[in-house]
Amino acid sequence: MRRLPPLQTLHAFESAARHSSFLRAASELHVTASAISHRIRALEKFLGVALFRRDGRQVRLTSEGESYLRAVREGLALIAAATERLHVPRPGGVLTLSVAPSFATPWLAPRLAGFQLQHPELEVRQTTSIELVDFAKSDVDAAVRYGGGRWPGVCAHRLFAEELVPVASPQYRIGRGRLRKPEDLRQATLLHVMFRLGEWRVWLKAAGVTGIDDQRGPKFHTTPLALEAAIAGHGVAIADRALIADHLKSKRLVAPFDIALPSEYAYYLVYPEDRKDNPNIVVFKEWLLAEAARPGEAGSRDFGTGQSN
DNA sequence: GAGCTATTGAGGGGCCAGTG
DNA sequence: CACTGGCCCCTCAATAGCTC
Repeated sequence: MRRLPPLQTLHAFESAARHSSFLRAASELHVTASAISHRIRALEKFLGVALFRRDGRQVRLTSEGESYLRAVREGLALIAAATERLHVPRPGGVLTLSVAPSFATPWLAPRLAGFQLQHPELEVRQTTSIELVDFAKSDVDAAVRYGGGRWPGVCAHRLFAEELVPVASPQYRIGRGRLRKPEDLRQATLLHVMFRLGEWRVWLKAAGVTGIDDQRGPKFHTTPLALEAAIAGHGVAIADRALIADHLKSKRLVAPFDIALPSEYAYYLVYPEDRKDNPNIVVFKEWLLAEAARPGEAGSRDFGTGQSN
């Protein structure tokens, strides 16, 4: 069995030698100078050698101390390097997300349970907001945002681009008939989302439909509210095909026309550049990009380049 | 003499192995 | 499982020695 002194006596010795002061070593190691003195004494007793020469209120290394310091530093550096190699940051704790309502309710919420099953050690807290989050002033770790993908100071990963399609309840009727062609929208109630009021105008223009007041109809604060109104049969909403895939699959909504309007904007996962190695963000990013790229998801049709800015 | 720093001894809290 | 005693290491307070 090798004779090894207690590790903390070596730590105290290295610090006191580096500072040539017990007091500064104590401050560095968050103990009192008395504790440092005790540790050094214990080490000297253990070794049977004086490591410091006490000159009044100054301490200086003896020649034995100098030589021992070199070996101790080498040893501590080896331990530190080995520890660093073994220390793999692991996810855990809380991950706070800020998500656009149009993304949160129809797309993210049904899938998030799968992520929690994979990572029970991580508690995901989700808030919805249509405002751009200020990472510096909030406790939000990451966000899903809709836009052009160029925001300063953040990493942005494109999830999928939008394809806008009109949707309605399968039971929705105009007069006595069903929606069959875009021109039928002249008799339909158009449902709008407040902060995306231009979408109907752009879609109608792309579909070549004229003579419709594209501003008429009820306005809703968020996309999920407009979709709920559509499901309830109150009119025709316009939404991203990927985000309503579950509604289309379950036939709560139908897309009566085969015209999808590609958008220059897309949904992005964004987070501050200085948090790109945060293990919580890393695992969530990997999961989210994989979900967006799954066959049948929007990502399979137009999965982004994963670019970051 | 004041201020700073190291030393010393007392006392206390936490940990752990041994014991009933 | 709870208790006990020993050990370790810390802080605190007093003291000593040095410098300005």
